[in-house]
Amino acid sequence: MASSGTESRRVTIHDVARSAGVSRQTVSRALNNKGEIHGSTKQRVLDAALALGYRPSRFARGLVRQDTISVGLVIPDLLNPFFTEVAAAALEAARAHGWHVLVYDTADSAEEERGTLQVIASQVDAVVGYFSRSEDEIEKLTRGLPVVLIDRERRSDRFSAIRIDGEAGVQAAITHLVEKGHRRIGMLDHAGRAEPSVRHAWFAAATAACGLDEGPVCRADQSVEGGESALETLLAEHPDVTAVFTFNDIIAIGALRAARRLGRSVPRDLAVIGFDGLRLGTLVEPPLSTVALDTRGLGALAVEQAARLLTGSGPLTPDELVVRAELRLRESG
Amino acid sequence: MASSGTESRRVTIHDVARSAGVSRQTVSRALNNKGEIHGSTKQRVLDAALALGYRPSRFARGLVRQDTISVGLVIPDLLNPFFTEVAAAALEAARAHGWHVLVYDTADSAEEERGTLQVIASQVDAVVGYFSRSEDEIEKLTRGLPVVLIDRERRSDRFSAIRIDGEAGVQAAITHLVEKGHRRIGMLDHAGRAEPSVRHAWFAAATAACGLDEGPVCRADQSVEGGESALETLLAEHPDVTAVFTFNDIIAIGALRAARRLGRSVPRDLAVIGFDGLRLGTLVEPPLSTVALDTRGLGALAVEQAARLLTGSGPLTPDELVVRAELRLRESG
DNA sequence: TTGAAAGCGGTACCAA
DNA sequence: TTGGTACCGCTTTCAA
Repeated sequence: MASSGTESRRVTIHDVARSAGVSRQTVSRALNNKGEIHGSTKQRVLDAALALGYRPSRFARGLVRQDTISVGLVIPDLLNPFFTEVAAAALEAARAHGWHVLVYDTADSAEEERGTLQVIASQVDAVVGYFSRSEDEIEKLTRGLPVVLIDRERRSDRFSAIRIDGEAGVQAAITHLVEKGHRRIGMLDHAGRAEPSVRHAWFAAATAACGLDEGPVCRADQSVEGGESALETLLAEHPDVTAVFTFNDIIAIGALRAARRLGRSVPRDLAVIGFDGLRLGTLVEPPLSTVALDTRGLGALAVEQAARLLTGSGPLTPDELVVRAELRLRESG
Repeated sequence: MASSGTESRRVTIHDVARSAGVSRQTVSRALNNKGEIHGSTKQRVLDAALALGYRPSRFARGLVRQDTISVGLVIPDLLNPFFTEVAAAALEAARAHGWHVLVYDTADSAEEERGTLQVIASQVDAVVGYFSRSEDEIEKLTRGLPVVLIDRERRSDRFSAIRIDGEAGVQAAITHLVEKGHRRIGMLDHAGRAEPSVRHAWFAAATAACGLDEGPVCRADQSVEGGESALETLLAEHPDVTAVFTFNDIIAIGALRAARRLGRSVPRDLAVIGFDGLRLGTLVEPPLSTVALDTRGLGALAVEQAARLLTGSGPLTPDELVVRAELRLRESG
């Protein structure tokens, strides 16, 4: 009996109209604060609506005045501070447009990503975010929705993609390390994909440009723990390494911790430079040097492109869809 | 000329139908993979839809099959790691229900909060989150929407509220400090509201229970910098303080930094215990002792209550809507 | 297998 | 100031 009593149908504008003894449009007027309605009538309608617990259907309303825009923001892991920053920036940019943002955390899982992509198409006007699946699949699942990919190499021009250009920043980082006297520089790359990351390519190019031998590379999970164990492995196999560049700041922070545990003083015995420019990097000891990205700019750019795609006003070109990274020296390297 | 060419009206199911030479319901069938349709017809429709760039209106669709549920998650500052954790937990819980989540960051501003509340009602089926405005105002703006308030004392029973009970945890923290020999324990409260926080009340009760004099209190902004300057002020005015309890972990981390700068070794010269139990606390040096909250449980509980409110299946009672905090000793105190 | 018609719950435009 | 009517874009029911 407990759950059967609440078997109530939705309260519609019609119910309110009947209850107040007026027509539907009068109810509409009362609720939307239009003029052209008698004060007492309005009050009566409002009372009826309240008594009935009436709430207008967002679908019906959206159908007739198609003004609200919603975008889907897809993030692999909201707890990763980098994505948190991007998400916050995107939220802010969307708010400036008056848009609503539906956030989906795919938990770094291709399966969740698929599920998200599947349901998202019917809920939003555009999609922005990080994806691991192929463009073909994304295309199939989003069916013509404007999509803005972040930090991905564009294989076709079906989608917009925000490219992260860290080449110069990484070069500056390596040059800096070399000037400090480092000759054996390793890298902690991320372990997500099969191939080495683009950041690794920048690293390799930079060391080569400095005339160094190719440094040793170790794969790390994208977590503090991942960074810790990766650094341990790297140093165990290559004790001569005096500096490391990491795929991102999270991994770098792990490296910092591992270094301390191993009794290596940073930056004296080991220099560490990360990538991303997280605020978090200023809180650790020593503060983390990093190749910093403008995460706010990134989020804003992604939303801006979505806006242009949506309005059909000349979208940004690939040349403009770039966020550059620059070396930010603190104390770790 | 550039922008005028794209003045296109929305492509509707009707356009597709005409283009494919079929009726609208046939288009619907083709797109929704219903049976009862000839293979070739289906293909023709699909082709036409693709060519026209057709995408079904989510409003029209939602109107007829009212199955998707969306909740609004309102957060004061997504970049504050505590709220990030709560948001991530809520997202996860919502996903388990198959719900969509619209996230709003009110930037700690009562004005933004008002704006959010205003637009949110027409977009979601329920609201969950942090609010600073009075229940009257929230009520007025949400008009009957189910609302779950987090970390707020309930003044009426118009809303559900998740209460955070840190009394025992704080008592344990203070007891621990006293056992360590501390006699003069200060607090860094937050500076947001006019009155002292509930956490301060717990602190005061705990020190009193331990037979201590009332410790000095200093207000701090909810940021690392806020914690830094607050600790400096506190120690300048009360140099005899040997331990501090803080409103939250962020402030505590600021205190840690300030202590280092002041040459006070933690925990030897100054013990610090925070509140929240952020993961971040494990990354700082020394790792932060804290009165920890189960943030995942918090997010899940909030969403669970929203679900019950929505389905009308017996909502959780105030007694059940509580998240308790417990002392988690690491190294800072 | 296909199409016609009737809504879903609102709002806008008109006439009363 | 009010109500009638049409219609937003889609899906469902029922008949052809």
